[in-house]
Amino acid sequence: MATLDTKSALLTEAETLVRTLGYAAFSYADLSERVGIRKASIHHHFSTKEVLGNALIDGYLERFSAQLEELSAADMDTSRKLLAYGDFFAGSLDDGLMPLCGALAADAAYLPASMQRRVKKFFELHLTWLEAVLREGAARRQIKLQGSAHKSALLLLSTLQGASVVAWALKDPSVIKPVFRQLVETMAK
Amino acid sequence: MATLDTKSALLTEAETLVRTLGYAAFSYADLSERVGIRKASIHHHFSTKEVLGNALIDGYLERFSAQLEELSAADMDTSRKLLAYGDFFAGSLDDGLMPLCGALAADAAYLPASMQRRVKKFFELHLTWLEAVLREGAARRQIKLQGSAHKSALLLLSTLQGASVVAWALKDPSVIKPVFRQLVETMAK
DNA sequence: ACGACCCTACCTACTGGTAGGTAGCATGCG
DNA sequence: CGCATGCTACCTACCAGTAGGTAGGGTCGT
Repeated sequence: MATLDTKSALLTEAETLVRTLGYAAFSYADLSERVGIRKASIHHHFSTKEVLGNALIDGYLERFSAQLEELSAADMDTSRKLLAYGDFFAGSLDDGLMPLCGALAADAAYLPASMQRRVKKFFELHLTWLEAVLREGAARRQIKLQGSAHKSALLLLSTLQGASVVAWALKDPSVIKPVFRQLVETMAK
Repeated sequence: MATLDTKSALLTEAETLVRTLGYAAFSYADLSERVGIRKASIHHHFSTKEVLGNALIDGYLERFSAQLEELSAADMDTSRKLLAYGDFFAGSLDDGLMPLCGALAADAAYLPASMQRRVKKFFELHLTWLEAVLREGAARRQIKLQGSAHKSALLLLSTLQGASVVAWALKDPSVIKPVFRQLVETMAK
């Protein structure tokens, strides 16, 4: 029990650290202080920082894809579905954190290859989900696509991702949702 | 002469380092290796890393605001003006780098306060410029604003910023321009 | 008794930054 | 002219601190 507690505590704290300081800037020392075990003991749970980083993304990816699937199955109007997507994307920012993979993408060149691959996969997952929703919405004539579904998916994801960067820099998280809503409304018929 | 050469070489190399590795992840050692002077000698030109970082943003900001002013004065259709803006924003990404302030915004919490302020100022500069262009375009009836000029400016900047993150993660810089173009076209009457 | 868990103590590599010195060029002065 | 002075630009050598990671031992529940 204690094992799981500590391990998940490590993951939780590591995530907030990465999402505020970035992957390069956070250290095992920071982490040990927050969790309350010695620095060396972290290695018992995560042999290297890279392993920790990968576990972080894997967990994030799993949570996200579960939510996406759930949302996908929901019986909802397309634009409402997109807004809900934006909400739980932006929701993580309410506590004043960057989205994990946005934070990771920034010092991407510094990341080990295994992590870079996962980050890429994360974005691809989002894009394929968005594309499917958009295609379905277009088929049902609930939305009107300007360009291809692929391009529109990119537009939606980019906006959400970028809005979180801008919001973070301006120290004003409230800008995200209205911006995204405006974009979705533009797409709605 | 050699002074200026070395100093500007330091700035140039530091910029590419920040824009690939992030601010936290690059070191004076990396920089000294690239420029070809010893690590300690960098301190002669930039007493601390923070001073270097600030000089970096200041230069970037100066260059950008000059370009913005030039573009502002140009006699152009509004949507063409926006596309040109997008082009020189995306232009810096053709060499496979993140935009400077995007890279900096990511590990913002790690940055010294003086740098955080500059990053914020950078985004504000962009937003006010975009807002002015949008307002003018709306007055001339060259574009049709869905929401407020402020919100639309945020949307444009966010999209550009986010697209560069996504492009960087996917290792495909070609996605940026079409995405931005689609957004601008949506705004065009 | 065994393994999970966490500890102290330690390692090497490297961080940003400092101390002090030197080569070369410019300026000023007798 | 010769020569001291002082500046720029860089050097070597080093600092304390911290990075991620390792070795080995103690404690505790099963």
